[in-house]
Amino acid sequence: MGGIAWTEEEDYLLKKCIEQYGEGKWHRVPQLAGLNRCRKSCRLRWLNYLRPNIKRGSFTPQEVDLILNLHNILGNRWSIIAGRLPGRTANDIKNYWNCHLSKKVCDQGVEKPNSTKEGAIFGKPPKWKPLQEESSKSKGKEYVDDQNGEISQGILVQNQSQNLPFVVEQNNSMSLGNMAMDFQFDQQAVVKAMEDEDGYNKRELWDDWVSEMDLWIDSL
DNA sequence: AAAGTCGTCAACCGCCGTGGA
DNA sequence: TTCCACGGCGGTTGACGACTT
Repeated sequence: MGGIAWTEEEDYLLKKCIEQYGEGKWHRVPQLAGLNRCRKSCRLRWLNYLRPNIKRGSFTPQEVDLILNLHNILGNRWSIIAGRLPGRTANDIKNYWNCHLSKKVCDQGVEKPNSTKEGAIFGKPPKWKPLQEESSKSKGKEYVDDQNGEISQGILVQNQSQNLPFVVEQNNSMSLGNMAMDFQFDQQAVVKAMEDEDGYNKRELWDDWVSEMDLWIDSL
């Protein structure tokens, strides 16, 4: 393994600590649990191994199919892919991809998708540059994307939990990274929400968007 | 049976974005 | 505005078992 393996006792201590104090505050976990591990190790161990409802064992053909489709769309965004596969961790999916699927994809003559290149439909999120000075308030901001020498302007909305920006562009289309969406999003609602000083709720917007995304993925 | 090679996967590393001081 | 601590992510490593020669 890439490091020092966790003992049963360490697992027990970590589990007990999380049960008592809850998830989060990882910097305090080693101390609270009495573990000689760093916060990152504790978090990783919990997320990838100890967390309840983690599905073990081999991937079903349906799961493999979904991974292939999602990877084709999203590239190496394992956490997002894992989010669409209940019980599977990003690390498991990443390992499975590296061991089984990446070779398979290459053997079939399909260019290996790569989140850092153009392989995935989404590609790498563009480097968004603010059109205006960013305010400290995290609301819809105007951005310009000039990574391909083509300027497109829009309003960036970024999801914190999934780290995926999407843009409501001035020509009333919507994009996520390099991908042009083939379904209509309720842009007016987005814009209205962004204009709404107090009623703004990114999470709801994002959930709506994810639902649309699910439908779109199912139709692939 | 021994040595070498390969596949798997848990764990670590380094980077990035965010939020608070 | 800057700095820093933190959480989170993807890439990589390396131990170990399985398989092959």
